[in-house]
Amino acid sequence: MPDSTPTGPIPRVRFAPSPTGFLHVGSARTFIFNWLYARHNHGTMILRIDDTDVERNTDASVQSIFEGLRWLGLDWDEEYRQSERLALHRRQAEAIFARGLAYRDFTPAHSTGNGQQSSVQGAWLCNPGMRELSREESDRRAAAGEPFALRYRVPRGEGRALRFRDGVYGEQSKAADEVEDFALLRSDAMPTYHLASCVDDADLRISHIIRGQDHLTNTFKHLLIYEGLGAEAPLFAHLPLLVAPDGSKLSKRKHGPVVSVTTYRDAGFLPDGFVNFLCLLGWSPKNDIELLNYGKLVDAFTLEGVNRSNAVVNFTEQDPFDPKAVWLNAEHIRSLPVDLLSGMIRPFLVKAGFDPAPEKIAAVTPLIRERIKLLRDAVSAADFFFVNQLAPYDPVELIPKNGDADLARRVLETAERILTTTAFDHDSLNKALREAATSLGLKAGPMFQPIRVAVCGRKNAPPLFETMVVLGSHVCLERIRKAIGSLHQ
RNA sequence: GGCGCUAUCGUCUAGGGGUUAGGACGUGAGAUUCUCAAUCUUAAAACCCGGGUUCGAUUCCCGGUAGCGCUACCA
Repeated sequence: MPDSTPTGPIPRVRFAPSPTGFLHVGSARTFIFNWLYARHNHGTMILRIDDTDVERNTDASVQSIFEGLRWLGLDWDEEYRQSERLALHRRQAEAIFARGLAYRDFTPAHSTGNGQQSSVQGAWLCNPGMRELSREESDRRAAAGEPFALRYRVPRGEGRALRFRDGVYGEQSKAADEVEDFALLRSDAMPTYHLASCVDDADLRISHIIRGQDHLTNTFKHLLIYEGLGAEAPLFAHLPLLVAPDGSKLSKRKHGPVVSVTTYRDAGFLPDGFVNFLCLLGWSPKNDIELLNYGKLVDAFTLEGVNRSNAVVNFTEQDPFDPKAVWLNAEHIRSLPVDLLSGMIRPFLVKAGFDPAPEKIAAVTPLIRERIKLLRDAVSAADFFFVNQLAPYDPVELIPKNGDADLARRVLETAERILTTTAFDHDSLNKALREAATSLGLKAGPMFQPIRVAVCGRKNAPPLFETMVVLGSHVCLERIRKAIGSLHQ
């Protein structure tokens, strides 16, 4: 429910990924929280591709981000490319420089860190000499074509404290003396992340910046940039990070495909299940309700529900998916109408090499819906419905516990006889086969196992009668006769 | 090293000056069923350590420890 008493203008939030790889689960969660915040408060969701790092950006990555977001089914209202806004970034850097809040640093790139430097107990603050360069000398060297980076002149020696109130972490403050003179412009005149991000956020009138906690300490620099811009700072809310079971930050390089959104999609997660899972990592509706669809998430989402400690995504070498994610997905699968679910299962069957008619899938879906946790499980749960030839199985499987081959053969021969004369519907099959069990002196278990294995090629399968009805009498009889044959060998 | 943030079952979390510290996943046991699954019942499982404040701290404060983040002309 939207807040009944909005305290300010309509919120404008943004998701600003840098396209350096596939869409990461952590990024996806950041998008989702922004989206939820926007939708809950009837605000505006903005997608901004932060592609200023030309070295590392790829078009494939941009495509991956769009593809991932499209799969999640989340929309946005405005879209921007940071690379198209370079002129603005440079103009604003100039403005900050003109106000005396930045200076040119002619130190060659990558040379900080060695040699003498100005520091407070080991922390680098600025390159010696550069901050104090006179305007005349600075202009002269720049005019002579000497390359320089533009650095923010962080207020120093004034005992100034930088403060803001984080929407999640509360009051934050840091001494300006502890903040280094960070770069605004690189020596190739390209804006840094800090500059570009703040200039754009100010220009796009972003009201709330909801982003990963790894930016919490960067925020102090950003406050300074807003100040240099003469712009009012937005409200910040930082999100706890998603980490691996060993506590390390989820990374593409270290953890590979398990952190890619497409891995979840390809395994057969429903967008709803995946989103539900991600939301429960670092956020809670605080009412013990965990199964939430998009609508409920939008209603329930508030920044107050966001927690402050990192959340572990519980994956292993053997199993890339957090058991809770899998469980939630199974729950979402079960709550899906059959026609929708069967439409979603189809691509997985096709990919496995089957060519199933939609009606057939629709008939099979109710039989496997409670037996699959991921959509891809449909292949192994229902393959025998779609093959012409059952995969070879051990005839021993046909023999029920405490029985022998002779018993299995008698059961199957009885079944064969009955099936040729019985109407092929659930109730008729149920009645006839149970009567046959009684006359053979058997309980249901030993009676049905040989038939199930003959018809499905395995011991574990959906309920027998429904399965046989979907398979049809012809296929069932053929498979039973084949099973009888295998028992004679 | 400096600065910042964090700390409740294996994991995700609720809670909060006095509670049998709640829920969920997963795990064990049982029930039910034609198998499996689903479902139901049930069990084991946690307040990082130390000091303070207090009649009483898991909760508030301080210190320690640990983890994470930032400390780049990466984002």
